Amino acid sequence: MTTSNHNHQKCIRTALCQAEALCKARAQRLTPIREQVLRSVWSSHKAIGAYSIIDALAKQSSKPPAPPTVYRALDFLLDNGLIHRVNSLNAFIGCNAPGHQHNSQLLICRRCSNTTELVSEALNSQANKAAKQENFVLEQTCVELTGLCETCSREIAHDE
Amino acid sequence: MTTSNHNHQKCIRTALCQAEALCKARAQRLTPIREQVLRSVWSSHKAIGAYSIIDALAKQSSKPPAPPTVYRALDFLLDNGLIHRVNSLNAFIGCNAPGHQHNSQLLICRRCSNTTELVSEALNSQANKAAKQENFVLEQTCVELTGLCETCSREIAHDE
DNA sequence: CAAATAATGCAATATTATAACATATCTTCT
DNA sequence: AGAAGATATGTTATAATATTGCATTATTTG
Ligand SMILES: [Zn+2]
Ligand SMILES: [Zn+2]
Ligand SMILES: [Zn+2]
Ligand SMILES: [Zn+2]
Repeated sequence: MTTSNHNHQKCIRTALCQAEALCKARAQRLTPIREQVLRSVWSSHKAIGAYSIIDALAKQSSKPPAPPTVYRALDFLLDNGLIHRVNSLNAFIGCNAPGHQHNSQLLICRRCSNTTELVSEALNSQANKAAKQENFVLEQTCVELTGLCETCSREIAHDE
Repeated sequence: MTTSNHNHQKCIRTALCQAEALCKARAQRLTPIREQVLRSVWSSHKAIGAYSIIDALAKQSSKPPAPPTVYRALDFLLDNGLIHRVNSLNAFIGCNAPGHQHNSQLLICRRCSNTTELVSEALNSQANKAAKQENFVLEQTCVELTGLCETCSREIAHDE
């Protein structure tokens, strides 16, 4: 899942295709700015902050977009389930399975910052169960697991 | 768990006693500022932001503490497991069971803001399992469940 | 007591996010 | 096509959250 050991262009193409298809199906407009922001988010598998997106877009045009421009695009992408917000980092990551509405379950490597999306139905159902036991009406679950990805844990072990 | 239907003074006393005992046992210093910040965090069962803590402390002394003062106290309390950070709100909440080192599992009511700490071993073990399947070395888990608490869901149902 | 360590005070600044209002673009309907 | 309404973007300013760096004070240790 590092950006180096796989064809990341393919990740980007897939994400954009899916986004286009989903927006079309829902009569939502994937405008140029929204697409550029989505592209920035998908520029790697690391979560990216809003202001890093601004910096990235600045390099592609004469003037950097103002914060509201980017935040509005991010809101659109969040609303349409195309990206997730990584709360523990105040940052954003592309969604692996847009369309299938789901809650975000993320593995975040503290060393290389790569962020992987999990889809654990068991984890999800335990969250539901726990909420139910407290008579809590669950609307949104956020699971963020931080630690070391496989690659990094091996590299650290090797260094010592 | 609303602040109204229970003796919250008792919650505060308990939290402070536990904090004092834990710090003593670990040879950590629960200084006046740290204690005041802990008290502010425990002023209710709602998560509180750092700047609200500053405001609260301002009322108790002539000058409001500077941000670093409060953030350092918060860091100390976090390090010692006396409070949790609520990532989805950029805010802080007192820990119900300090001492028992554990990850934070929170139920956050979007209406009344009350935040309850869960201790679901099943949820925890599913998180561990999911991480293990990806060969991820899990260090920290953050589970934040947002929705409506029992009280609020009843009140909303009643209003309609 | 002196030295070392830990905690706090303080000023400036960095980072993340939103409010308010003007303008432009797209859609829909006639 | 043209007008009306809805949606999206531009722009400026500002709010809210968090950290850096350095001086000072308090506490612990030897
Ligand atoms: Zn990729
Ligand atoms: Zn890694
Ligand atoms: Zn209470
Ligand atoms: Zn509530």
